[in-house]
Amino acid sequence: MIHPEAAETHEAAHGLRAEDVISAAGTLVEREEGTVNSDLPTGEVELRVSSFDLLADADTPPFQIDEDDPVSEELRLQYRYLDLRKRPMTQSIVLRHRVVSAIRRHLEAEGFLDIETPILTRSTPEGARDYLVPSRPQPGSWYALPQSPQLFKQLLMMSGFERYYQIARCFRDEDLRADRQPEFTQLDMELAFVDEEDVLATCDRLIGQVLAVGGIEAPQEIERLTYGESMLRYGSDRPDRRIPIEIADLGQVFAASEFKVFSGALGAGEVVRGFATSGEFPRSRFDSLTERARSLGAKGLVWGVLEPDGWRSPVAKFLSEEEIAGMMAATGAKDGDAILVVADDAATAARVLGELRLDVGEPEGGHDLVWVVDFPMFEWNEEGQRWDALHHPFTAPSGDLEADPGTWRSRAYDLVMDGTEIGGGSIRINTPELQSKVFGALGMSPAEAEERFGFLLRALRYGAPPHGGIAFGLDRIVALLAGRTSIREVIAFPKTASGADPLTGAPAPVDTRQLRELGLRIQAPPAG
RNA sequence: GCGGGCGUAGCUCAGUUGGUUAGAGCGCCGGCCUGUCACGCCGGAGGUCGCCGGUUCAAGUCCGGUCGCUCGCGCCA
Repeated sequence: MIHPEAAETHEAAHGLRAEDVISAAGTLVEREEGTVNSDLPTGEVELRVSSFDLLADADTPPFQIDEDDPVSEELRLQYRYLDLRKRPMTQSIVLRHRVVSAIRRHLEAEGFLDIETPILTRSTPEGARDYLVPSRPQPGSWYALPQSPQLFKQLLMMSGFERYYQIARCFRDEDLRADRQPEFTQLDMELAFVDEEDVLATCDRLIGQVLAVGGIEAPQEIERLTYGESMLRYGSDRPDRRIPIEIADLGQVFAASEFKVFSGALGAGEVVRGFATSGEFPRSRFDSLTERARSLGAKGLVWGVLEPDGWRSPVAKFLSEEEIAGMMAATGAKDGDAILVVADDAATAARVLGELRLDVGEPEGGHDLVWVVDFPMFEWNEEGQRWDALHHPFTAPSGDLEADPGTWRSRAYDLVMDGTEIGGGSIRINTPELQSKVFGALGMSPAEAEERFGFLLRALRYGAPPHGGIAFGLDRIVALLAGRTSIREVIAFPKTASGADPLTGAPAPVDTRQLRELGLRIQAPPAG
């Protein structure tokens, strides 16, 4: 507040514009009656300015900073330093700091050491596409940016650092999404001489502290669900259990059904599963759900509604009273509910019903945390005609390792919050024999394994403690706590969906001189 | 790589079955007002309708292509 009596100062203040930077001197006084504004944090007082200096004047900003009008994201990113001045962004970044700070405090109190690992490392061509960095002294050779510190943290366990953590930047050159950036941050942890129980208990304590920062109370012990049960009941390995719909297996109900679509599928070793849901279900909605089911790979979708005068469904005449009653009992359907049923192979039925469940259901309040455990070790890669590791090839398998690799289980665990995977880890392999066996199961020859991972196999030969750990997606956790759907909202300087940074203009071409030093030449991209 | 949505003033948007001079709110500039804190009043400037091409007497509007942003699929051990 500048009093008009301070004529000169008052006059000069007319030249001030939005976002100018000033220093002001004056007297802080209580506001006069009638001018108090309790909506403002400083609404009780005002600064009676006697003089001020203009420290830096500001151009008119490209968008208004004190308004909550939406602004296109590209413009926000181009002027990110202005965007970050806006209250919601400032709050996101502060929240992120508080989460990181809570993590460090908690883990250090539990004896974890923060140890850095290389950013310039070796490409391990499994998994995601690597970002590559050319070597100048060795033209033709390349570093890769780490997809995660996985192997280094395991080596640290072998070095005797029994509890490691790092807030680690990771890089994956894959197409982006709202929850995926080319570089992202993991809370990376690893512990020696532990089993699943130790790691999960450690994480339960940590997560309690982390969520508390966002005012969310986590259970002392987070519930666990096996992969198999999760796929059956929720049709997903990252279930959002806030949606009050569960998929039921209807194999018993239709084992001897007249309806050939069901009995035929069951006879062929497939499954019949479905769920009940309430809501408005005009015919057109079933048509679009059927279309959706087909686009997800289902052969079809059987539906029906339990109306007061009976069972309304295109297949009504094929189903017996007992079957309808059995279906109601299994799915928990009430009068007026719709039931959706898929008959297909187990994987397709799970996937389709899982998606439909998300389409049809509404999450109910609060938050949901669950550990998904007991994953299969491998999944069949149809294209490559081989087994791929579901988690990663350093995960310890369990089950009968003499049997078909398709039957192996893995000692892996994922933490799922509100239908988003926020962390995943495993107990690792700690002997070279088992590690070689897993590489073999993945179709890697001993020579190939030696070429790619020789350094790991060698390290394992010098006595590696049993160890295991986990990595949490820090960006995703902070986004959840901030109530944002995109992790870009909790990263100070994120990139667009094409991996560009409109602020700096990265990525950008470089001087031919730079390329020459690296022994590189740009080839015209293939035409077309 | 594929599919959906979007692209018009500095910002956020409207723009009819193709039709004359492309509008609004906010911001900006000038003036007035001066107990305001989303001040108020008066006036004004400001447009490559993303870009290229086509159809048409006529294109912001229709068609083809392309670029960018965004959401999703594939991909992401």
